[in-house]
Amino acid sequence: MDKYDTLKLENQLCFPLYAVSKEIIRRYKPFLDELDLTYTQYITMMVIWEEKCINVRDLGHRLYLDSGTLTPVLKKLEKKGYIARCRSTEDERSLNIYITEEGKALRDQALIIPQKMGGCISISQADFETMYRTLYQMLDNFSEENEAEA
Amino acid sequence: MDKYDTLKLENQLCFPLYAVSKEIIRRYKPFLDELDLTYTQYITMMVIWEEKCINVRDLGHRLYLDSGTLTPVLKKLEKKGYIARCRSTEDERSLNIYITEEGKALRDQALIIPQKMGGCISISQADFETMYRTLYQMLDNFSEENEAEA
DNA sequence: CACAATTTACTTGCATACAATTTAATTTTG
DNA sequence: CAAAATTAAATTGTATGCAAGTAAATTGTG
Repeated sequence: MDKYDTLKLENQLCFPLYAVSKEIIRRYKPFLDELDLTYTQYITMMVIWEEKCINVRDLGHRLYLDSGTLTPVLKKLEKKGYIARCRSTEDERSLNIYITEEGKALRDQALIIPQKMGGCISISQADFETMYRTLYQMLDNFSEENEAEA
Repeated sequence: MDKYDTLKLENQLCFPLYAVSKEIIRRYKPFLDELDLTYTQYITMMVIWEEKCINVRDLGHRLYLDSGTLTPVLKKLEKKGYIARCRSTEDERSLNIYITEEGKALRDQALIIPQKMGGCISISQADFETMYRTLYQMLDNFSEENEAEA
């Protein structure tokens, strides 16, 4: 028992979270490359595919990203033709994101991604579900904290 | 049941991993700021505190980071006086990292970090242990895959 | 209504991450 | 042993992320 035990990498929870998350994203890359998407662009499209129309603020809340990160990502997705960016008529501060026809077509091509990734994460269904629950529990707590401080 | 269900953000495991990892790192920031360390510099120091002497390659394996990321981080830590960077005499390709006296002193100051972070992650001991086990299981599988392809 | 406070997205600056390439040193092979 | 292959770290280029600050629009208040 060492006074420095709490400073050992192996006693942290954050480090394996950080490492696993990066390793999984790295395994997405070859599949995402075929669609010319980055991981951030991919999860951004996931929300836009579901929502039809969403503004930058709400998108940021869903993705835990701020406008400093999203603005350049959204401009790239617009350039590729998958989304349209239009100021809201009711509130000019707000920027609405819409899916385009090309964006809808991309969704069908993207179906292959989760399919191919399936084999990459060797984890049992039970472990998946347990971890999923704990992770979202943590995210919910973080969201509450963020609400509280605002 | 929708044909696009597999493309929903809420059905991914990677996304909450990625989001939780970032949120925790964000909560480290105010405490790390007091030591003028970033999260990457912090976990790098964690390994160096434990090892006394380690080369960039082994450090990279421990942290799941490559030299492209580590080289600038190590140069900054050297500039701050916490580490020394010396080419190995046995193998000039290899760069050895040593802790300095200032680096050792920093370790004592850093003891406050895990202490303060304790309250930030609201998760039961049981959930912690379960998640920890699953995460390292996944990391082990990734390491094996990386060995195999090499 | 006028002004202050707030909100939204954008911009800027800094620090990662990682793939791909380069350079130098070492090991393997014919 | 000499050339080829391999290895280690550094460099280059691209894409995040986030904090802090800015500008424009909207809301709240006296």
